[in-house]
Amino acid sequence: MVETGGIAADALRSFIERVERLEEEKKALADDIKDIYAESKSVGFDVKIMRQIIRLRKMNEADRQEQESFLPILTPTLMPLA
Amino acid sequence: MVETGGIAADALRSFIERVERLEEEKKALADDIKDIYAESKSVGFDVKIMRQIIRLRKMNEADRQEQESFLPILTPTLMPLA
Amino acid sequence: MVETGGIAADALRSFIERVERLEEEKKALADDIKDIYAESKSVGFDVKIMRQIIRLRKMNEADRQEQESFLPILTPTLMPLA
Amino acid sequence: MVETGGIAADALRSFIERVERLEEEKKALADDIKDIYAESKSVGFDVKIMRQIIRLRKMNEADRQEQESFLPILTPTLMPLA
DNA sequence: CTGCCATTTTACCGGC
DNA sequence: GCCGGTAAAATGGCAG
Repeated sequence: MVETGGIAADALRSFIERVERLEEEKKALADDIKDIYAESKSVGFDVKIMRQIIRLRKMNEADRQEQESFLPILTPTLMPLA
Repeated sequence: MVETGGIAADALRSFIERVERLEEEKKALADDIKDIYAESKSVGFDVKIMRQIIRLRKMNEADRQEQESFLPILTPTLMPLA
Repeated sequence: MVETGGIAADALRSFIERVERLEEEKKALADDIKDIYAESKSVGFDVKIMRQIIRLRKMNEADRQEQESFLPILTPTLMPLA
Repeated sequence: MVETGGIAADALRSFIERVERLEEEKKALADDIKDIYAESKSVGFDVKIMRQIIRLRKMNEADRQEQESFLPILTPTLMPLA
């Protein structure tokens, strides 16, 4: 049987704790985002549509990056937002 | 017709940009996590098992917190139920 | 061009109808569950707490099954990690 | 303090077990549905699109039922399936 | 009507 | 490069 209390276990523990730490931060950000959506909604915006806009902008962004290899700067910095 | 270039549009734009900013940060963290897994793997750990460990620890953590929080009377008498 | 009214379309139709049938049954069960909660409430039980109990029991069940299934060596030595 | 081992607790236990039983059946159906999608996919259908079709048909169904109060039988029994 | 929770859908990641 | 499975996002539904 391997020595489970040895160097390898320490390294494993370290990796796992680093991951867990980062996942906590990630969750905090996710919560922040939820808060923003909640606030947006409370001010009368339609969250579902906001998500759609963001999705579209992300896609456009991806497109743009792919096209920049070919094209000069034609696309505006910010999509007009409806 | 409402003025679509007015205050509301500005607020919407602001909310959306805040969300997008946070999502970028979130993605950065996700990438960091991926890096850790990659490194772990390169040192011989089984990524799949690492994920399982983390999942288990998260579940245990959640259990504990929820158990402690309340249902202090009902839980012990009812839980076995077998 | 493929023959859209042919074998493939029949198979697709069949799959879809099977899914729809099962979803109807599923919905019926969901309704039954709703009825039970309604009855419970009418007899004085707190539905929210009932749901919590059920959730806890499901989590415990899941934990137990996953714990038993394996990681028999790693878990005890690593889990505390405190 | 209430008698936690008394009649009320029995009733609660009964309700909870009934719910749990039904939820098991519901889960079984959900698994069956997943199986069908898996099989569909293995035969070359696009699951994502199948879901869309089913969603549309459900919406049409809802529409139809709402309109039947006004209209005679004009809508066909089965939407053509693409 | 609002917030919460369950379910469902989508996206991702590692393995083959 | 696909596939299976797991985690995250999103939608829908229910209780208050």
